[in-house]
Amino acid sequence: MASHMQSQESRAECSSIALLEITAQLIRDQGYAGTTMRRIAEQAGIKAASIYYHYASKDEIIDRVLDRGIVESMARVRQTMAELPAGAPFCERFTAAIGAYLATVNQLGTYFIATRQLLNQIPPELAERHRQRRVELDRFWADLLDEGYREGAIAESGTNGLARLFMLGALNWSTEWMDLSRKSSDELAEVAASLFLNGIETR
Amino acid sequence: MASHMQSQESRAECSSIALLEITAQLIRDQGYAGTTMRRIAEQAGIKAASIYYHYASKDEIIDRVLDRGIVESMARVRQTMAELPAGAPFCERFTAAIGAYLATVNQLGTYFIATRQLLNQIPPELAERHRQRRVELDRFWADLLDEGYREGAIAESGTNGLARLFMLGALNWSTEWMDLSRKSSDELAEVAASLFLNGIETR
DNA sequence: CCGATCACCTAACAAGCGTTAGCCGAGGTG
DNA sequence: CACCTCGGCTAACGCTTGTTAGGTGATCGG
Repeated sequence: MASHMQSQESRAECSSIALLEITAQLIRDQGYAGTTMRRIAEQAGIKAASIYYHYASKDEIIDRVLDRGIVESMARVRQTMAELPAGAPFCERFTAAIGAYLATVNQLGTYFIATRQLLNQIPPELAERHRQRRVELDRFWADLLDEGYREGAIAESGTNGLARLFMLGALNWSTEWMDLSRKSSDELAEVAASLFLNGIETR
Repeated sequence: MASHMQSQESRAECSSIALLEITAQLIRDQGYAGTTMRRIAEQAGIKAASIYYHYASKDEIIDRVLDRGIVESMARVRQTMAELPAGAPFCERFTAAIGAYLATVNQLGTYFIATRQLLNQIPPELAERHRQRRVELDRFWADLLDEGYREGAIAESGTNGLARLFMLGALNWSTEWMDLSRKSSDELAEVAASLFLNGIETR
């Protein structure tokens, strides 16, 4: 996946999906404008013009990256939730969701750290579609918290929406420092869930 | 500060500091590569070449923006802390610090959202200096939390460092959604502090 | 064996980038 | 009045950007 793949086999076989993965890395590390066709190509071991065989434009790649990232992330989180035992308590479901989210955001989901910054740069109608994906994601967490409230596990307050924003922010920002080789996403999820549920104050 | 200032008075009088403020906005919204000299100039109502009267290069502006942002932010947070009554309890100091930090990060401090992304793009030795500023910031919060622990206000755990990362992330990410015209930074600080201190779980 | 298709290539384009050189009018100072 | 500095200006440079046109060799179905 690194470079010079055509030296061994004559077919370079740089798949379209590999290009997405490379692009996702670059977006995360260099931003939208810093993610150039030539840099993507270089990472893939091909030339910039060759990318146009796979994708029609830079914007199409970006679009695919954002879409795939957030869709796949949500899918994995939902799947993790579905695999939990039937009557699992809120605390457990909450922690599992955080773990799955941290994992996807950081390994595969290095993809879709689609910040306002990125949304400001991509074409408007493309941005609009992605903005809606983000609303879906937010709704997932809102629903989860709502279940917790109905179970009586967590306190509801008028500021619940704000608290959710802070919590999601904490998880999203983790891409800035997370190193999965030191702590697994599940270990980190324990810490985050404990922080969000109990706080740091002594009882 | 917007544009066409030379129409009224003959002197355009676009101060160096105004350029920093404009650049800070652009960095936040467009990233490093997206922040072009021509765009900075356009926002300032002057031409790109004129910027070189104030600053030697694009990198010098970026440097100044990052430096000024984080230094001023820390200064304001520390000042806010200093203005608290002498024996203020940890809870109050914690909330005040969060409020000051949220305010500077979002209004003036729109400046220094210097993410790993930005640090990857600016020249290495400039990045190194800024990385150290970030360490200072982290230490401030570590010290604050340590005081709280010694007061017995908060629980210490081996994962305190991780919890701190999550908390700071929550505050930093707020630039993505915060709208100070809806809620003041102090109101938001109440929510964040309550979340961090008590969590959302019912007692 | 032959054409087609695939997956890449080279070369070039216009536009935009940071930056430099040199110019100009307004305002203050001798 | 002459002079100088200030804060801008225009024009251009070499380079990089996204993108297009057209070519090339390997693989494969008939």
